[in-house]
Amino acid sequence: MLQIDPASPVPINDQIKAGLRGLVARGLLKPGDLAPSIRGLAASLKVNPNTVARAFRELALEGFLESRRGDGNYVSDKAKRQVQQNLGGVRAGLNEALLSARRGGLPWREVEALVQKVRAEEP
Amino acid sequence: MLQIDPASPVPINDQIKAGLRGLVARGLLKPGDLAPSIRGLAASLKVNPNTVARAFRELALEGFLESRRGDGNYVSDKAKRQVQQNLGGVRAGLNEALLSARRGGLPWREVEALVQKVRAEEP
DNA sequence: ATTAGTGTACTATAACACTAGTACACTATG
DNA sequence: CATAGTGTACTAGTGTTATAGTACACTAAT
Repeated sequence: MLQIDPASPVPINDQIKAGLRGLVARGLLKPGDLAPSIRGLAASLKVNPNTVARAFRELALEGFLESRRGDGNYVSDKAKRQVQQNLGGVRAGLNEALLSARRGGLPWREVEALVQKVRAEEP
Repeated sequence: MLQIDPASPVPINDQIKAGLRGLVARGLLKPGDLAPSIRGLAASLKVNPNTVARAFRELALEGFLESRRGDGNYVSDKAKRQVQQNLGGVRAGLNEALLSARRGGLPWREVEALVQKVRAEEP
């Protein structure tokens, strides 16, 4: 349901937060739905439960999740709206990636070609 | 001549290595050329000289640079070839960023718009 | 009431990236 | 030779990230 890259320099808890936001953005998780449990997600991702707990705690502080002790974490009603606002951050991330690719010497033709390829391969 | 993003989770020394490879990829630095000095580059990037020294040392180990103590770091003859192989990694990185942006819910027109914007703002 | 599953909280430890400071060796230049 | 600039090397310390272990509080199901 969710994937991370342990080798990435991006902190795992940040990847988890982005992943959950992405699930909502794609409609796989809706406001009112129960998010995966901390221990269960930690086991499936093979990371420490504290790392997942930290991501969930921060998402709860933002109002994205509603934690019910002994029950689980529920996607809040604001989540959908927050995901829209979060698009700015997503845009910033892609912006940085484009700059990095250019600094790395990837020609614009290759950039354009890659965009088309990814688009074509999408479901 | 070289740019980095101190706020990025990508280690600065990795950014410096990528930047130097990029300069060669773009033809701004050729085999035989003298690379920027460790202290000078550290000053212009506003990072610690040891951080730059580490990047240079690793590039020298890879055979990308040739260090001449008391003189400077020269771009090796193999550098050009190494950069070509490295482009695959750069492409893979951008590919992953595009997928992440899509998972984050960024529409295709926004992706296209961002590509054009970055391209337009480039020196 | 008991049990299993859940979230929460805290400390300690380790690894990594980076900073800071210092010292030394070498080369080019005058 | 003297100087300035260069690369190299080492130690110590800081902050971040993640892990490991433990304990506690609550809820749902039986």
